[in-house]
Amino acid sequence: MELFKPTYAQVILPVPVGADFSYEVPDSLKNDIAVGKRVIVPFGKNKKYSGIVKAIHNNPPVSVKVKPIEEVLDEFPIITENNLKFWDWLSSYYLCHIGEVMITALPSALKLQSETKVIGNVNLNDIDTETITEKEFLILEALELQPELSLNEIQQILGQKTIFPVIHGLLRDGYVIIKEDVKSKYKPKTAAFIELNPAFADEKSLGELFDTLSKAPKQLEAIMAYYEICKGKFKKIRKKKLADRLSSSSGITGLVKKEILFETTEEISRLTQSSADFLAPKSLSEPQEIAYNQIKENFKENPIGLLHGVTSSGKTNIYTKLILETIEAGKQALYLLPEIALTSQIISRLKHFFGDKIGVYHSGFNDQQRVEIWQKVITGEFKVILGARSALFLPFQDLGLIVIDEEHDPSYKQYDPAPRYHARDASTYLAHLHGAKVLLGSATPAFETMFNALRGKYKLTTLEQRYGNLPLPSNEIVNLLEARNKRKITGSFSHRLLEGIKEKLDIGEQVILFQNRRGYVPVMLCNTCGNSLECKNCDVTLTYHKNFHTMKCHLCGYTQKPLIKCPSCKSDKMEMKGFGTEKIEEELTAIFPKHKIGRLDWDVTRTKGAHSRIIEAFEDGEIDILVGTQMVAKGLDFKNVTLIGILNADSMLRFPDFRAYERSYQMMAQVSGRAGRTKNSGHVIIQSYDPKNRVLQDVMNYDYKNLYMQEMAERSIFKYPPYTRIISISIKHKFRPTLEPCAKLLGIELRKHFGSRILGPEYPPTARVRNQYIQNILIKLERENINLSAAKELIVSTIDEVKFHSNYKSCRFVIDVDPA
DNA sequence: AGCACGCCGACT
DNA sequence: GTCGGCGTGCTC
Repeated sequence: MELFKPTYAQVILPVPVGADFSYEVPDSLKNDIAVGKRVIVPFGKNKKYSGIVKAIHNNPPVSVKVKPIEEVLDEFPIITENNLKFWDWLSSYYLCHIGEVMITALPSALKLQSETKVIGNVNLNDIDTETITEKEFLILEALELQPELSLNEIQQILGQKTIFPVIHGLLRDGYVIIKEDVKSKYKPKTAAFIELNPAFADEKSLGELFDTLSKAPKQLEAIMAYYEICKGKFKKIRKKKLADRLSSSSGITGLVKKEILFETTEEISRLTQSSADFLAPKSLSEPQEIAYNQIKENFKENPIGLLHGVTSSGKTNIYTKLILETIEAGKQALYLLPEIALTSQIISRLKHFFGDKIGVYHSGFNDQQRVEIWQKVITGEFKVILGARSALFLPFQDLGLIVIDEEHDPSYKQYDPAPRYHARDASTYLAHLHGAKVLLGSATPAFETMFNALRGKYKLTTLEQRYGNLPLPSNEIVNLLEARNKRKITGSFSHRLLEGIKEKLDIGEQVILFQNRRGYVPVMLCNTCGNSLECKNCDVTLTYHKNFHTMKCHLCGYTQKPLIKCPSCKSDKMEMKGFGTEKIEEELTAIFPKHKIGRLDWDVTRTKGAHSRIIEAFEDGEIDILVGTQMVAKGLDFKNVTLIGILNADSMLRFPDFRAYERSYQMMAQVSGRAGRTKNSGHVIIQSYDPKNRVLQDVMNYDYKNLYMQEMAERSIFKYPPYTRIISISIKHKFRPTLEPCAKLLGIELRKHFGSRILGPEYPPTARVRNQYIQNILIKLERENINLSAAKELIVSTIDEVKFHSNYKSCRFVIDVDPA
């Protein structure tokens, strides 16, 4: 049979326009070209891109003039058919161009383009000139003179057009790297450790050592302190711990110089887990076994399962077993985690299990590493991939299982560059392509997931028992109204909470206080006329920040000086109402003057490194009470924390915004779960103004799902489908500049109508972004002399008439209500 | 997205 | 006279 000789190819280019582009396949390349390989093609006036061949065929394209493909880059396809199908689906589901998907999906070393800059990565003298070609040498030589070269410049240096093979050779050998902004989000946390030289590690030589050090009092002091901390067992300890006991650290330095102590720098994890959790058992506990069997049973009926298990119930054990089973069946498995949870701890733990069969993939890796992983996935060498959301794009050969841990985490959703995909949702399609199973796991599932589970779209498995019978944290709710009447209140704290704090501090344990308001005071109210100070741009009250002595809008950032007189009635009885983290911190400092109070919120973590500095200080016990906003609940576990206070709890749940309500709910459940995670005892004190608020009670009892759903039903959420979705939006051409903002505005309008949320790829995630969009649209509409209500009318009237087209240019509006 | 083309006002 | 602002249209 004669080989198929295609004349034309559909090529995907990393550009945010159009769909794919047709190119002619010259005779010389007809044998090499194949779907999934990269090709070099001319695009535009004088640009070249490397694109991916999506299809090859013999049908001459109509009404476009085609240019020829210049080169085929790969010997073998670098992406699979399933990858391409997945890209296609993403671009249609999340309404973006397939080129944008390509940009997100491929590591940049795989998408060379003419603007790409190449940077030298080696000293010319270090290279064995025998092993490289003359052309490679020419480039490296040029890089000695000039820090970076563009691909065009390389073409000139070599005097030839086909330069990619040469660059590839250099990239492979690591002689050059492709320029990109390398920002490592995962700076491993390191610390200096001190250990005694084993040569001195017996009593006798230690005694001799003490004698010889008698003339060096600082050093003697240091070694004595070390001895004390170790209590006779000569182990590795944190240098900081040792230095804290000494008046100066010069003694340590001296001992290290004499090689009596060894100093090492080691990576330590931010996620300090209990040792019981760390030693993943080979066999599952009974409740885990039951859950595991149920999940397997459920998979027979439905490929998507939800594991709803309380904190510390050992969900990871179940994942591990399922993954093991998957790779034993010869398939690949993907384990997704939110970026923040991808710490060296979990990585090393899983590496321990899967050895060199596991690859880790996240945005913190440099390009070379990513390409390496890419290749090991396509060859099937990696059986398990542990990764953040971008790992969905890896070229899996035969995927058997996708695990999505902490399924509720908002970082699974990509917001800014398109495709604005949600890894949880996209994974179900990816799994469908491979015939794989999906397991979502969370202690506090997202509302939509819970909804899907209860309506049977996902199969639900619950795991209510903590591993090793670790008790759930006890909790109590303090009725502030009552406490106030009985005068059992100091500042913002009930006496019960203060007692609890004092108790813990006295035995050297730590406390976290969760107050979901930053600033000093969230509202300034006139006592005479009831007028509150609001932002002139937004519809929110201004928060008073004491350290800057300004009133600040938390939406748009507008600031003004605090007013002494009410702007409307000129009365001077302006009152501050409520409290934020700043005030809590201040009050605590007054109540516990001998203890160190730390604060963790957006305001104090703005400067670089402040976040980790505070966390470290808390970990090391330098801070006794940590006051914070949502940040304190994110991915952190502190061993010594045995009390968590949730302040102002009922107000957290009284949000008009549904999303915010859900988030608060999750926050509280997560924070309280944390209290009992590592120690055998943990306690939560909740301060609430609303004594009859049973929602609070039930959150703390982890009856999350029922109440949650009931609550939603009461709020008429179910009158409208929760999956109402804006799939595609664009507006007639003359409104082009307002396209995106109009879409957002429409989303907001619809939201008002439905009284529930409009989910969707294009829906701006935060109030801040939303506000920005509205600002933009108003400015633009004004400029174009269109009044707002007319614009809304236009938008809404267009909804009906336009249908979804694959050609986005002619597509105007589609609102899809509950696609399932 | 990039980039070219083209139309205007502000400078040597 | 030309430099550079950005509005508009195009890329197989």
